[in-house]
Amino acid sequence: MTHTSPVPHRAPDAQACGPSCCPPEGLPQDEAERLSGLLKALADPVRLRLYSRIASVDEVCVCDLGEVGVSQPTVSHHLRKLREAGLIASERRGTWVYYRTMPEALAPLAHLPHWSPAGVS
Amino acid sequence: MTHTSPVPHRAPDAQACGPSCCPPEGLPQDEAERLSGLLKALADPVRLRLYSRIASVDEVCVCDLGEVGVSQPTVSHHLRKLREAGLIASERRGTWVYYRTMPEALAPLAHLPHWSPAGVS
DNA sequence: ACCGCACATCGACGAATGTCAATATAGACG
DNA sequence: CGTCTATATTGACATTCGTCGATGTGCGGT
Repeated sequence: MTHTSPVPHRAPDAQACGPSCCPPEGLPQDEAERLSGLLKALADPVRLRLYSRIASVDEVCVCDLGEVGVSQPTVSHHLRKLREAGLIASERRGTWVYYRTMPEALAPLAHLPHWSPAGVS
Repeated sequence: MTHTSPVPHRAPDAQACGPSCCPPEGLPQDEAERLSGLLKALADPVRLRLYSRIASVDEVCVCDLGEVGVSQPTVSHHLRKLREAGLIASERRGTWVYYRTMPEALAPLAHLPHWSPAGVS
């Protein structure tokens, strides 16, 4: 639509309000929804610390994930969020549960800097 | 600490619960806090669409950002969040306000895949 | 069978977030 | 100055989120 008025009311000396010939396209709704889901899963300090610790080694037992400053149920809650986002996977071995990262899940984030026409400077 | 008990109570045949010699390090608290702030700023479908549209061209007038499905105050609100995160910058020229991206702001995200010892596969 | 430990789920609660209508601010133009 | 237009701010509201204590579940050891 560009502005509200039907006539092109542009300032005389100021440059026009964007070339209405090519309104910016951007992400489609559904893609934005999926990407934001992935970002939401990472957008928490506790989850970032948990994820980075899991990623720092091949496999981590939950019992080695207790030094992030929150209670055990909260750790479990965050691990579930990460798992639901496909960022990590869990496997039970005996009494303990081991977590590992799914690095491919981060792939969509790599596209992000390439939205700019010049890429990241 | 690794587990709760002082003695190394390991399962006989199951492998030990992580090598307590090297507990995973992960991100420090303050770094996790800053990164999560950046991710939170992007972790919304509307903001992703706004950001991608701003990034798709050099400069965008707010008046060309109205087709994301929310009201004008809401657009303004999301633009503010993106600006506060340092992801975009605004400049007023006459009646209109123009937004552009700050691509360097995305740099911290590039480190993310490198947390894994093997990097992204 | 029982108990203990590791981890997950539930229920509740306060805090943060996304949204809009209403209103305010700032510039252009007469 | 007064009015119109573009954008920002405010205030209210519903929803989501992070957190914890209590409780449930699965497994090993005695």
